[in-house]
Amino acid sequence: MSHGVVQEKVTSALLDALNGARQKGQLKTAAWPTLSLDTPKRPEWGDLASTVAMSLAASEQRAPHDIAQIIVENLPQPDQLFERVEIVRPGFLNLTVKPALWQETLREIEQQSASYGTTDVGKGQRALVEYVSANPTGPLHVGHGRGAAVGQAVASLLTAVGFEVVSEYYINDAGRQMKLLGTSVAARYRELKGQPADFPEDGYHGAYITALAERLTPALDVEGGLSAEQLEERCQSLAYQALLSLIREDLKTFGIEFASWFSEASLLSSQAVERVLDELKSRRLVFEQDGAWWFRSSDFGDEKDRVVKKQDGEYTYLASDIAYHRDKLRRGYDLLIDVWGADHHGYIPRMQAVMQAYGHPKERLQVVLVQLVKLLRAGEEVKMSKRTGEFITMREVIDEVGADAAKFYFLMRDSKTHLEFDLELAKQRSADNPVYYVQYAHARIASLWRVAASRGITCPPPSRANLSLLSDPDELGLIRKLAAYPTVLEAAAIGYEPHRMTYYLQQLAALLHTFYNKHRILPTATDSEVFAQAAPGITADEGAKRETLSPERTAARLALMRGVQQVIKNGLTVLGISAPDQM
RNA sequence: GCGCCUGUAGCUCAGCUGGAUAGAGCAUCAGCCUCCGGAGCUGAGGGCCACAGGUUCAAAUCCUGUCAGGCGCACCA
Repeated sequence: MSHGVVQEKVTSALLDALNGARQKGQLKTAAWPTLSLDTPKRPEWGDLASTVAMSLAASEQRAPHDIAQIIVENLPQPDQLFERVEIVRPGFLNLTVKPALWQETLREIEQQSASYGTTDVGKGQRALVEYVSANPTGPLHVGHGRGAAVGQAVASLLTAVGFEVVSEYYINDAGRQMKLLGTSVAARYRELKGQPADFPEDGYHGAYITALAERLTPALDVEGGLSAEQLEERCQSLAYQALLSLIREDLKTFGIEFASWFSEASLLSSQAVERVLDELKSRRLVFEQDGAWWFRSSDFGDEKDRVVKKQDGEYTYLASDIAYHRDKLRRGYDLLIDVWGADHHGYIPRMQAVMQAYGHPKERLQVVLVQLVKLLRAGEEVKMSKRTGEFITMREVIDEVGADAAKFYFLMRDSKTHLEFDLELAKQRSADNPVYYVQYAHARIASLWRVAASRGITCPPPSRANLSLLSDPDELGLIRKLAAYPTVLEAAAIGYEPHRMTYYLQQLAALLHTFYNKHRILPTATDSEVFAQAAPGITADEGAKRETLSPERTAARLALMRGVQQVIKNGLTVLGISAPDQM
């Protein structure tokens, strides 16, 4: 439950230095800016860099360089933490951390294992993440798949940083679309029976409707027949049930389960919508005009007021949504997160208005927008048409490329930007495919344990290995990456940006593969005599592959590998992706 | 017309919320397996960060304007 030993010790040292300087009267700023540590782009600039001195320049009215100097002078016991402390140009504070401190990260990872990286910034606040929420009028398509992957990832990221999270699916099981589903199925049924059927103009044209009608035929063939109304009603409820369970199944095969399914119809049948509108009416936030009822959303920054009850007496979608979000607030959530398709962005101001109407800051509702997925097959766009009902379902994608690959691809890019998803690429088992690249890194390490076991090489836990042997730049580079994990996780969670995780994992995997290729971890079989002599040290140089390994070094490197494996596993797990030991 | 999002290498995209000389993958070219999984690795070329102003010690990042693309602007959901 921390940002890692290195991060913590270094930031607290900086903080001590700042406070110490203030006590001595060397600095006067009342509130320090947040002390974030950057990892510099170039190795000469140290392991970690701080820009505090420069950001304090204004409030201190001094040159950044002088401020940096003061900070450095006030660092408590710098020799214990730092190899080198440098002040560069405008006022960068470049810190080179002692290898011993970096190496502690491996013990930390070992100790915390699956919880390494988690923090408690959420402080146990309750969050409700609502996602997918597709109308139960057809199978989920690719776009829903991305929404599902993002929603699940956001939910589990928030859990990882200390929120208490519930994920929920809102079922639009009321209103016109459901009715239309019923008439569409009924029309197909009549066609199957050779009866006259005029298919509704704006009905659901997909082939799945016909298939559904066929499947439901036994339940619809009633002796004496049904009235048109009865038939449509029956079609609606049967089709609804069938489609909802299809959706649940599809989500399940995608590895996604919701803690809660919330029905729109229940809001209507319990009069919740009515009550909420009456309540708002008494507060003059809903008013009557032109025979309709309007929500005064413009009071809260929306561009205009919105109808909640139409002239014909029907409620609009917004009415249920107000009641629904009111219900979410009632249930005591501190943070509401809605994952929506980007085409609904215009809806955000009015929903934030709802928050404010109930006395909450509009930030209490956070909307994560998910842009369209452009499906490709070997570079060619796969066309989809909503009108003809021809679209690629989420299920088809999962069946073709697998749940892991699909999720990783859905999460690779910032959710608010368009995503190109090439089915052929996602299926490839090569370096071109980032999913396998990352999973392979994990599997590769797993295979080390197998080989070690078969050769009778014992792997002591990191706590008993001599980690000080991990002083090579490649080794320390790997450790630094591992140490950055908690920070990446937190940034991804706080910003609702799972793609930061996929990026991080790719980078970590790249470092691992490079390391693996360049250095040996286990002694070669033919090296066993050399190994038996326990030749001290290594002969590295340009023939890195010829470096000989002492048992201690092997143990240390295995400890490093254990850390890498754990972090990859943790990262993939947060994203809902498996970390296989064999591929 | 108004609003939101996007514009970074030939292509697909990152860029840690204002930091240092701009970063990956693909594609292209040149290399690496007697050995822990080649589903891997190394190297090279490739940039006016759409454009123009502004803010400051510092701008791909913030502000304004322009251009281009996407999406919204219902008493539909």
